[in-house]
Amino acid sequence: MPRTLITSALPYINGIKHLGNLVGSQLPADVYARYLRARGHEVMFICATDEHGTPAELAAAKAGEPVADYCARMWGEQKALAEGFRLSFDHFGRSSSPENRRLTQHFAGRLADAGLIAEVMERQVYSPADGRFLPDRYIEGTCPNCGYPRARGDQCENCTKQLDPTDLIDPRSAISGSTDLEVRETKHLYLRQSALREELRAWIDSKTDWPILSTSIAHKWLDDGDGLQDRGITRDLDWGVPVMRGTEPWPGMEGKVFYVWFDAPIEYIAATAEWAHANGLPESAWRRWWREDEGAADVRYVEFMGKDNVPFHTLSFPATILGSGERWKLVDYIKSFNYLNYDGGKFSTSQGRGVFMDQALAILPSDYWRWWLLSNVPEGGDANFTWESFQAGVNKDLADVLGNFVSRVTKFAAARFGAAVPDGGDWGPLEVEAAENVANGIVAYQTAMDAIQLRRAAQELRQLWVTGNEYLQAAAPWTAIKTDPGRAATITRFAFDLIALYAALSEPFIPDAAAAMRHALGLDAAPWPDDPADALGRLPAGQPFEVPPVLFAKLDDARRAELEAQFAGAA
RNA sequence: GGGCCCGUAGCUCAACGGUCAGAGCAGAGCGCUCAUAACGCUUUGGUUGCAGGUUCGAAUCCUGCCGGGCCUACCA
Repeated sequence: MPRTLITSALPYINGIKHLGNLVGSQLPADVYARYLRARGHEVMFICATDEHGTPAELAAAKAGEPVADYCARMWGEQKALAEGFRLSFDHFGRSSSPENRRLTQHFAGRLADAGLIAEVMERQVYSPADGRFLPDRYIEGTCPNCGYPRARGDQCENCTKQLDPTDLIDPRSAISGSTDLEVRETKHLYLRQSALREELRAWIDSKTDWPILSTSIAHKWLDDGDGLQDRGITRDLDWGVPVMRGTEPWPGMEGKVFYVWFDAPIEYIAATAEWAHANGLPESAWRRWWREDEGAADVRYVEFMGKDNVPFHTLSFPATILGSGERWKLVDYIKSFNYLNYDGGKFSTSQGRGVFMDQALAILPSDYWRWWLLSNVPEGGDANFTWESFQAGVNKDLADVLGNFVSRVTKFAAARFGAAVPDGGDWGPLEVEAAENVANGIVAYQTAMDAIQLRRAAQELRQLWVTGNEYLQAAAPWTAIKTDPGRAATITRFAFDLIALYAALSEPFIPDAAAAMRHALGLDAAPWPDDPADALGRLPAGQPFEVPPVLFAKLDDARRAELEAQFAGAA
């Protein structure tokens, strides 16, 4: 049985994620995971919250909660929303878990043993009023270049000049506004990525099937300026994985934590360990997914992420794994996405602009969102959400094409043949032709899904739904019933076969509707058609069915206008 | 500043350097009446951002320009 490990980029802990976050990693990963499971793969689908770092501390402070409590609460909310969107994670972990703590410290110890960690004394800005070192972007002041008064310590937003915090005139803390800042010496660990440059390059160059979006970003970092730079992997914070060299203390690093970007990807591995522990399984149960010398040699590992995450997954995380000298699984394929915009502008967590996951579910069930987002997933370039586009996509594809097909078939059958799928005679030319179209459509759909071309796959799936309407129109059982009830029965049964097929094929995209279709036909399961040429004719005559409630209600113009108005305020 | 991506029909997007540049939506006409005023068929619509170049042949490759976007390592 083929085995596939799938990870979605970790959503950051500081709040409810918006649809742009959802469509950029978790949702496409879910479709792929569901598809592969249906195709008989053994799948491990992992996600988790990314909990460490300064923004988490600040968000907790703003909420008036201890950071650990805040993260626990937000993890619960994000997990509930993930379930609301039917994200089929095998485990939704936390980067603050004991498993991740141990593994992060383990990797750091291995890297140090391999001579890949440098200890560097740095000078950083400390704010006594805030009681913390300030990351560059949390220091504000007047730009020495253009005089802009709210320039950040890393860059001036106004003139885009790269800055050092000490360049700023009248610097102050962006957190408290305090101008009582001092520069202190502090020691940090650096991952010597530069020493792994050629090894990383060889590895990247072997990935000829990756999207340009993924490889070009990696090459840029490998070759820009002086080449791949060493990277600080520790911070002067309270909230994070304490710096340890494996299980041993790290002299001089007391009270410091690993940088969030060091421990976050390791959480992919740790979350799999969390999964094993939560299910009472032995260590080998998760290690067979991650250690090539412990059973993972046949695993294909696919990562999903937004384009902003690519450098860390093509360079930093692989550097950690390669540098460990242990045979941890490296990613085989990176599927990266562009951004989804909201009505021409950016979704913004800080400004509350756009539609957030909790709001979306309060408006319509998850399948509506899943379908629109996936059939418009930003694969080629950035995509744009508008209520008009959402309404058109949902009404046309889901209500008119698929939902109405199920409705017309089941209502006709119930009126003419009662509560069971009628027995029918042999297929005629129309059925043979429709079955051929369906077989070709399934192959096209599978080809797109295998390549993780999700927009293409959604198109092919929709075309399969259309095929049902085309067939019904040509066969016209409502006419046949008048002169040849047997023929009408054959047509009706064939149409039911199509519904059963749609229940199987549509499941990755719209799992709830797929379940509703199965239930209408009294089926516990709708197996994937392993042989596309033999996909139909498998539903037994006499199978009881029900006319299901409307699968997808339409979003009318009044409601759309209402939603546009409701969200215009936030825009 | 450096790097990358995008620009194709009114809209959203497709098209290994090779038959008349294709789909969906929107528009127009016809058909059907089982169905969520749904479905099906036909049809209108493009100097592929602009200007050059390479080639027997360019939406596709090269150069320049115009427009939009992203990244640039301490936001994650």
